[in-house]
Amino acid sequence: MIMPASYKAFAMPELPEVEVTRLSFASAIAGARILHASLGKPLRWPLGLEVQALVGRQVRAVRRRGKYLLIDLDHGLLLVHLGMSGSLSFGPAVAAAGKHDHFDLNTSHGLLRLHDPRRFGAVVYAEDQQDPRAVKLLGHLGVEPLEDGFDPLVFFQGLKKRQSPIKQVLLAGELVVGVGNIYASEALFLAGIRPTTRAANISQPRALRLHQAIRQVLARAVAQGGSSLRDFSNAQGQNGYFQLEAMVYDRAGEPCRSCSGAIKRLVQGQRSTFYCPRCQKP
DNA sequence: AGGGTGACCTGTCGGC
DNA sequence: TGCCGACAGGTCACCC
Repeated sequence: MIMPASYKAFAMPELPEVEVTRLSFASAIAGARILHASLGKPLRWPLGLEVQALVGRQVRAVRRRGKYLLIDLDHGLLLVHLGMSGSLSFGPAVAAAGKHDHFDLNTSHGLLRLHDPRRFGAVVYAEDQQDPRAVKLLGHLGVEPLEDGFDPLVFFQGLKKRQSPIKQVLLAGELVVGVGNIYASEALFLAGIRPTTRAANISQPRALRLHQAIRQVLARAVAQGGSSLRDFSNAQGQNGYFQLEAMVYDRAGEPCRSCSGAIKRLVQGQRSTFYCPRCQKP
């Protein structure tokens, strides 16, 4: 895989954006030695280790679990979450840290930098994945939607036990991880299911359709993120590539791309939800 | 135990 | 132009 010398990852951190970010620097940073590390303003949680203690360690690999990136070191690992506004860049260390750059990992292969204006993101150190600090963040997470473990029937059975609206069950991430506010609306549109429908009331055929829709919408976004990344030499690529073809997200009042009826917005759990009343049945 | 709410923090946008 | 409220891609801690 050919990587541009320097790039900025997308700041729209649902699973696809996190995965695209991972793919963009994982191979480039593998094997790098940490030369210097520094923190800016406090993030959501403390690192849990004197930051200088990272110096001299080696980066082995970068994995992803849900919306967390796991940076494996030769000793311990870093759990990186992008929160609502975080993005990672990796490349030659050109500029000094800016106002919203809150974590720098300067390595023999380049500088990994976390930029996060709202600071809902985090970098947490753990000795291993059994470390209580890692378990607290990862332990309750549901299955990975793009892996074989995401079984349609198990998904259906999980839905049957939940009384909450399906939109909120998806966002909770306990059945399946990685579906954020945008893709939850999009997947429910594809499946023709009203976001307010109680999860337990969804029939098996509709649950299977939703299972497919989740995979489809996430896989497509990863693929498109990847293709956007290729010509990332112009920084324009940062603009929300997914929204160019969102079916419902952020389209309140606009015509449904399928039936031309007006897209509606509602609020569930203090988050915006968008749906087509005609195409999506309760 | 599941389900609902508040909290964290900064930036941007629209209305008056 | 300035001020103010609403809203933004997440999720944990806390209540009942």
